[in-house]
Amino acid sequence: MSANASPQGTVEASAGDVPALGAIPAGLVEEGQIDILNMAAQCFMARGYASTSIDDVARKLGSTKGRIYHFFASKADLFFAVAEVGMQFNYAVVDPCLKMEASAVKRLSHMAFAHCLSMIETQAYQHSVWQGVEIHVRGSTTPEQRERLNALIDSRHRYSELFRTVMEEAAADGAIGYDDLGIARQLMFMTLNSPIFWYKPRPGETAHDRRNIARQCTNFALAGLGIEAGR
Amino acid sequence: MSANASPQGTVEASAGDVPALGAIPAGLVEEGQIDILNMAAQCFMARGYASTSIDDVARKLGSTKGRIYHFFASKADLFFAVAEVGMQFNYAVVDPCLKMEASAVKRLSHMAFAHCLSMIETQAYQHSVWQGVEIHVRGSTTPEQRERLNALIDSRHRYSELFRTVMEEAAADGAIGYDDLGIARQLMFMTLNSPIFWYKPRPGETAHDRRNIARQCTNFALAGLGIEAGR
DNA sequence: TTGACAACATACTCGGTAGTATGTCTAATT
DNA sequence: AATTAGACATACTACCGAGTATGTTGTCAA
Repeated sequence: MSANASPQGTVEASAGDVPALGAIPAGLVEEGQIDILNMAAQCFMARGYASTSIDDVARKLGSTKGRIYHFFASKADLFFAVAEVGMQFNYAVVDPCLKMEASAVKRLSHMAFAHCLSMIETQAYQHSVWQGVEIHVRGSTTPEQRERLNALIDSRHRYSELFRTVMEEAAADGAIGYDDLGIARQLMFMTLNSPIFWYKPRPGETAHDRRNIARQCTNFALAGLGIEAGR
Repeated sequence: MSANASPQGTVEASAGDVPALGAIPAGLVEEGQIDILNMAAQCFMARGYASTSIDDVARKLGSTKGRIYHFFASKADLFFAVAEVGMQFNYAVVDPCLKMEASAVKRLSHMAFAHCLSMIETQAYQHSVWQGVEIHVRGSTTPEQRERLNALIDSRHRYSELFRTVMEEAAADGAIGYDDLGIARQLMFMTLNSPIFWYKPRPGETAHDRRNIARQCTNFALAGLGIEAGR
């Protein structure tokens, strides 16, 4: 709503330069909401949407429900805010790869890597996105919030389409080979998304370590699509 | 408990010969429980464990809570029963592959295919297994049921170890190549498990169609591990 | 200095759901 | 024929958690 000018402006991330936790794209959320979103994402990841109570989130914040309901109309509202921010992260890192001047395979590789790294660096948010798409949010009987859910799924779908386009280009170049495009894309995404579930930050971990993990996932996915260990 | 003799005895499935829904391994469950388990699995998959009420399951059964609580002590008890049956399915189809007289890669291929097909054919059960391992079942504050959860996770872990052994053999043969074994196994499993989430039976679908899907997943996973389209 | 409003905290309501207690009906047993 | 027990249905309780209503405190403008 308010044209709030943030210090870092629009996130200008090149592939791999992922926004850190807490650096949420400008203009999307008010200042006081960031902590809430972070903690909510953590809780949703740890226990799932349904079994996370607002009081749980409040406890993690060291405050009470009042603070949360001051900013968010409902539990579902809070959840969708988290998920939408998660999708913003993804678009922010993948978009630059789309505009690269390079072959389709090369662009696809960069997109895959950027996406995967985003899964790692914004894990909690992405876990919420997943839950949202997996529709465990059923029970949002409110028509207004079903609209919100559809919007999220749609956002996710359009995002997925970005990859489809490039995959088809790459296939036309003869660079990759698959049987069924739909299945191939599902498998690629599952591979790239998988850190959402099994990634756990190690004590002395560096950004380089995370990039290494993302690289392995990307290589696996591309190999699955029939590409040599490209880079 | 009771040594109940079932018509088909122990499930003797060769790779790909997956038990159909409703054909639950003998001796595990009483007759009257099968429908309950099937419907519970359906509900847990559709809405998730937490947001599925016992009344939901009962409604799907066309009966009431009484029937469910007659057989299962609690909601968590019902859930674990579903998940454990799911794991039984997996062990039943993968075990024969382990004992095959063939190279490690070949055995791995068969295991992967059998596992993936099991994900498809017993999807609802596997979805519950997933949720159990993903610990959305937190809230099982009962110590007795935390024991049950640990047992499930342990079962899943031992199952995963079956694959690790063969993967290491295959790597020793120089047949596959990966960077980090742990990550490679995670990626392979995610690929093979993925039908749990996106598979949806088509109207006129045949067993052959399902095997075809499983084959694509398996090929993707094996290619990801650095194997040519084996089999 | 005094409204006024944002940013919370506190205290309450109310519906949904897990679990229980009890009733009913049928089939097998003796 | 009477008894028992399994397989449910019905009716109820107790609690938890989402949402609300209202109070409190600090800050800033006029």
